[in-house]
Amino acid sequence: MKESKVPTLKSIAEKLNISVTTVSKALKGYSDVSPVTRQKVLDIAEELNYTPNSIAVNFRTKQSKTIGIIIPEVVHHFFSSIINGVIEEAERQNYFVIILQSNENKEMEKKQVELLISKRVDGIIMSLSNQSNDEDYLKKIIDRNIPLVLIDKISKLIDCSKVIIDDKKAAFDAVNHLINIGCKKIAHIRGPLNPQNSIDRFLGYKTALDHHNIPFDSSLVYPCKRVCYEEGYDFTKQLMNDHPDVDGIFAITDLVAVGALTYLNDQQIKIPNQVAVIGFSNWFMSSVISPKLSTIDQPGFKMGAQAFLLLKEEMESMRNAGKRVCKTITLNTDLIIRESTSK
Amino acid sequence: MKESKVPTLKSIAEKLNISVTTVSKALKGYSDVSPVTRQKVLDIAEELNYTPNSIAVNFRTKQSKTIGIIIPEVVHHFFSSIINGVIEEAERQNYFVIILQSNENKEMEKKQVELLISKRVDGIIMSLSNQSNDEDYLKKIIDRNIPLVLIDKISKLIDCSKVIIDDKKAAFDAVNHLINIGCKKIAHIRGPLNPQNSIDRFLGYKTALDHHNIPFDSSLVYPCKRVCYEEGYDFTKQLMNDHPDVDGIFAITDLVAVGALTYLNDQQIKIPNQVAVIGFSNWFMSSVISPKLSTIDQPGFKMGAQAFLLLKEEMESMRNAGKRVCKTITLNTDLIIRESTSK
DNA sequence: GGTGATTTCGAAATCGTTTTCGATTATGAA
DNA sequence: TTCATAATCGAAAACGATTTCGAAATCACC
Repeated sequence: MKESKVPTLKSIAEKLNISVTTVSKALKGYSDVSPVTRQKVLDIAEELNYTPNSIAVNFRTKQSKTIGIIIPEVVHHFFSSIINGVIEEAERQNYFVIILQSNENKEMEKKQVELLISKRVDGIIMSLSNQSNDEDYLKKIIDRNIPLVLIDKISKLIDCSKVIIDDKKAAFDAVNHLINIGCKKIAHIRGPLNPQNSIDRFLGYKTALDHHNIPFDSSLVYPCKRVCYEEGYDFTKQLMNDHPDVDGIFAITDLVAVGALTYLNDQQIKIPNQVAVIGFSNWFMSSVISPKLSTIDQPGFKMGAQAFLLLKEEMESMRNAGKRVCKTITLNTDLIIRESTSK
Repeated sequence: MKESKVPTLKSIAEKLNISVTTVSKALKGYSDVSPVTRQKVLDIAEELNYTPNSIAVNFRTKQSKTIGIIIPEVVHHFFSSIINGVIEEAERQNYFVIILQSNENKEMEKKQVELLISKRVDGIIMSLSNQSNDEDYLKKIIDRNIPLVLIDKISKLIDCSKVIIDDKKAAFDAVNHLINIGCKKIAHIRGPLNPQNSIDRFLGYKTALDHHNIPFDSSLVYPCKRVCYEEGYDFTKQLMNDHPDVDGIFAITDLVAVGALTYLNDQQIKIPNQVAVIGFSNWFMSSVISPKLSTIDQPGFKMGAQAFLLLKEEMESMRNAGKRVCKTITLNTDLIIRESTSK
């Protein structure tokens, strides 16, 4: 094995018989080093293929230049889109991103938070699990003065910056669209009772009904626990038994909507003529399923990018002013009309 | 703003009027510190909520305890499954994972490699872009003695550890299955010409034909460039024009197969009776599409987990023996039979 | 040539932890 | 008591880069 040592400032300094200080200054463009010396340093650095030891720089500057993001799961169209946005923007700003998963589990989420804290990341982006709300480990992030941005799955009880969509309005748009194409009896396969966006989408559903003077019927609302394909299928089955005259379904997310579509297809129930279906989130899947699924486009990538920018603002504010920004950014959603609601 | 300093070894030492050395030793369980002192140290550490500054530890031990993974894209069922496997196993072993994307672009991939090298990660896992083969930046990783594991999209020309599936055998199984259910004229919508697994799957296709004495017809092979849904749709259209009597399609990946299914559905072509279709990879989507898609299950999660374990072996071998392991692990695939090939 | 200003450089401290090695004290045996 | 041994602790160096501060050398100007 070769003794090819990794080059350091010292190696360069020794080769030129000058001090480490001067080498450092030359490389960083300080004004108190002569052009001649600077050039010699640059040449040797180039020759040795020198790159600063970023672990040492991190140590010295007390910044890890790394942020952490905790999400429920990676293998998920929306969350992976968020990750994509975060790491693209982070890379542009010279930050690395550590990804951790909570698996929708509160204990796991707590563990991940503590891991990130102990590893001294510069900031944290989180999308909460369905179980969590104002947990003490979230407050710990605040107490420790660690920059924090919540994204999409937020808690109203935690005082920090947030990147969200207007779930209530988006849900309103979806249900309003169903009503506009003639649906009279619309069911809602909703999410769990705890998460904020599940609540807001339910409220949007209700508001749209109100707006068109359609009486709200709680027996038309089915709450998912795991928010999965199977629940979409099973609840639709149950729904069609309970209310054979239902003519519209608004599902909390595309995955559930696809489950609904599958049941309706299996039963030869005409979509959208007998039952129209609209989902939420605009997963890739929804544009290749048959019939193609109408949905609400939720800009995951953009949300991720925004979240990083906001986190950076938080990090700078904390460093300079010692206090948080606590800004909430609300991004627009779009109603995507496809076959499942095109009568 | 409070002056709540982050506790260090020094804070503890000062509080107890002992040396930093002893505190460090007490916390690390050295034998040359008395039980009494140790307990006092542990108590104070507990009280101050001390956690070691891992940036300092990294600096001291010259290990970042962080690995990097470069993949073509995050928003992708298979690759996100790999990531999931890597980070789960890495977390168990106390490592962090940095994720970077090449976007199937060679220049980007090069940039990402250099970024990871300059940031001094302890090891790198890579799934190559379609453009890359034995690029010089890959050799640079080898030259710099950085542990490397290639996963799934590998290059035979780079000498390092690898985690793969037997693409040729898996493709053979898929096509063999088509033949067994009675297909006589089977088309292959293949991947680009460069990537190894695209080549191997093509070879598996050819071998299966040979094995059943079906003559190979190169006009039945359509090469994708971007390996996307649209190509699956368009090539199937072209295929059905060129060869109306084709009765089986083997697609390089589920995404392409779903494009094929959609075209066939649009044209009211019966699946699988007129044309049977099989994909590759077992994306979630393929089990909810109609008809449900037969495919080859590619164990992304397991591959990711294995890749990390192998990388760890590489890291230890490099540290201790100064040389690479260069082991190749081949994981099993499963033939998943669903509606699209159930005559 | 003398004075002050400017240019150019380097010594040294610092960040927090780990580890080596030596010093000191206590203990035990003779 | 004496000497050897064991038990316990701490000083100091090291990791690599950055930055402050002061020293030295050069220059400009009268």
